[in-house]
Amino acid sequence: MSKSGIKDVAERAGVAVGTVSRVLNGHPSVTAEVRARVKAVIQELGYRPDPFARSMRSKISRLIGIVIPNLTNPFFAELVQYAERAATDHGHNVIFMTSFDDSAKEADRLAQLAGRKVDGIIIVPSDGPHPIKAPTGLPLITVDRLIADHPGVAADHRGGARLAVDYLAGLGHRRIACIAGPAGSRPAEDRLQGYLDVMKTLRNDSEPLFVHAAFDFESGRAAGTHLLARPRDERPTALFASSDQQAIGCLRAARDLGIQVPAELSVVGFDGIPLSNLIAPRLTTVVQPMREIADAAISSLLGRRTMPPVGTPDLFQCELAVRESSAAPFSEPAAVSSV
Amino acid sequence: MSKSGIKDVAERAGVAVGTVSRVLNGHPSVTAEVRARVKAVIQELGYRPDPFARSMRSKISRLIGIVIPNLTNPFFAELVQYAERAATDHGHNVIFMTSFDDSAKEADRLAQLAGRKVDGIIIVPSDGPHPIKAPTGLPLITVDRLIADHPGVAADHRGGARLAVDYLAGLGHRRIACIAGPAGSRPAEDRLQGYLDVMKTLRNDSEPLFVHAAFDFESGRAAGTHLLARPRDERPTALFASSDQQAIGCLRAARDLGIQVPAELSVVGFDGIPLSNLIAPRLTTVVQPMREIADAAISSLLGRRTMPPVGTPDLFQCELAVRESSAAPFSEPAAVSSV
DNA sequence: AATACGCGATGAAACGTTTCCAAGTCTAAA
DNA sequence: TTTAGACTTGGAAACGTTTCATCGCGTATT
Repeated sequence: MSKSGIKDVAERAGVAVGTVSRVLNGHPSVTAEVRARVKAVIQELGYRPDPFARSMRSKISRLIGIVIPNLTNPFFAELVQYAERAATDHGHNVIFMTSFDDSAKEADRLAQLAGRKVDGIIIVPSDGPHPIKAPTGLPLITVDRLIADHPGVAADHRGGARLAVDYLAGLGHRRIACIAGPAGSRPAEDRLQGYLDVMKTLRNDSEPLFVHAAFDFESGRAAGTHLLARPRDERPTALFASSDQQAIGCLRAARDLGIQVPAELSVVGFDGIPLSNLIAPRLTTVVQPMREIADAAISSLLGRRTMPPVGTPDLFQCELAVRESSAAPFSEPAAVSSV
Repeated sequence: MSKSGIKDVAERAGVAVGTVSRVLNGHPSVTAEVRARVKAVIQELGYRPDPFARSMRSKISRLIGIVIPNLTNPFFAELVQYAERAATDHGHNVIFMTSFDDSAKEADRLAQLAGRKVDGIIIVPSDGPHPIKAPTGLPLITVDRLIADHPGVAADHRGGARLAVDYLAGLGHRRIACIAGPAGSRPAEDRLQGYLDVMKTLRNDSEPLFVHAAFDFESGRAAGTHLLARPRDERPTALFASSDQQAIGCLRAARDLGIQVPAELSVVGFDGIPLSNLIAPRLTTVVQPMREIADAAISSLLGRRTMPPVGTPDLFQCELAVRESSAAPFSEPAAVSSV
């Protein structure tokens, strides 16, 4: 039961090592009888091929790399979890790395992965001025934050944003503000476009009002405070945030300003992180199909799935989850509020 | 600049491959002059040793495995993030795996890691009836959920719980309830013990009241509802939850029952996940020193740190973060509350 | 009946390192 | 001056697989 090699198996089964190798790799040209015998011996000896020796010769590692900006963002955590699951289902293992949104670190991580000879890389590129990544030759797929000239899979951010703003408009809201993501971030721009798309159709009654902010909670809170700190009859009655974290920050800002949600203000987020459904009030949000996105990314990497041509990224439709943080606008407050 | 091997380096530098290898591994017996020359050539050629070939021969992989129940729990996400950071600082990469709290899957993951010949494993064992893990021979260290006969590093759960309950008692609370973690979970039991330790010192005025519940939000909510749904003068005035997620669930339960926090009820959580500081009201909680715990785990694995003997796990002190969800008990409500 | 062919299996080379052993060189001690 | 010893370096074996070029054998084709 101790460390047995392919040689031991071959000897015990009375065949050549090459033959054992072939049954190991499911090569067709081997008799059913021999295959059975070898497999029996493998079982009996508890033999496990050494992945290093195997990879050294064959140039395939059954390893895939995942690089994300950080794991603090629950959205990325979900992505990693699903991706790991999918990779495991395909018999691969995952090397996990964090770039901390620093493009120098990111480049280093990619180099390490290339050195490890992973079979593919999934990356959520760091934000900021994207220089082109340069992981030479091996399959790489971007997720969420798409980049020109690289295959990518993501949610349909623009369509998702439209879903949210259309919903708010349909509820009767006209002064709808938007907390956009950081300028220069692709998903941020797309979501902002979706917002603007809908606002354009409303242009007789209302005009767009938005500010840029990072995707995190604190930035959302600051932006929310900025947008909401004005006389009641000028204040937006609805607010579309580009991330759930921002939206939660807004909720906090509204609370601190004594603004009731959803009576005086509707808030809609984006992402659909688990947390969005846990807070009070439960957050109405655009949920991204993370599971499908992760599965698609893995399948594409592993070649089990035909990708659309480069430049035409795969988009996945989002769904709107209507919960407690949104309602029709009231000109009068819903009830007497406490101090 | 393309794929150059150690042979190319040797040839270009006019030395034997063995010498290059020695330079690579910082072996002492090589002249400064030769070392410099070889290093120059390595630089020039952009040579990177093939990790597979290297590992095959040397039996060290510079890979460490991390197995956690899931990544949805922000507490684990934080652990993974810090551990990856620490591993990277030590020149190692991380293979990430999820056990989904299923001991069969967990065993499978461990076997895979053993097969990959990782240099060490960090694991947060799945909950439930722990059969002993059996990853034969390679360094393994448990984190958070300690297990008999395995080295582990964790926060001082019991001490941390005492901190929280002492604080509540100091505030004047006497009817202090506890949402314990799942029965059988080591950290859960420890935290419950901490709670009981303090309650014992109060035994003339009050007696312990606790229920078991899973660590997640929904279980916390259910448990909270159970504990709080009773006449006001019998209802606990303070609640210590064994996780932040449970505590947040309690906050929700309190809100649904029309109970004001912190005026009518103080809530204290455990873990110190980032989220605890984002919700309204900000959660008073016992924060675990995740960074230090992760660093210690990695350092121990890599032998850079002497572990206490097995059976005497390393404990790290927690800190209490006093925030908005706790206050002294009032016999009368703080203000007129809204419906 | 003889030749060609396809299939299953063999044995050895190859992958890119590390490590062991021996050989060579230089310094210090006798 | 000779010799022992320490230190560098070279050369080759070894690590555990995959893959490639053969080879033998039975079957189909002529």
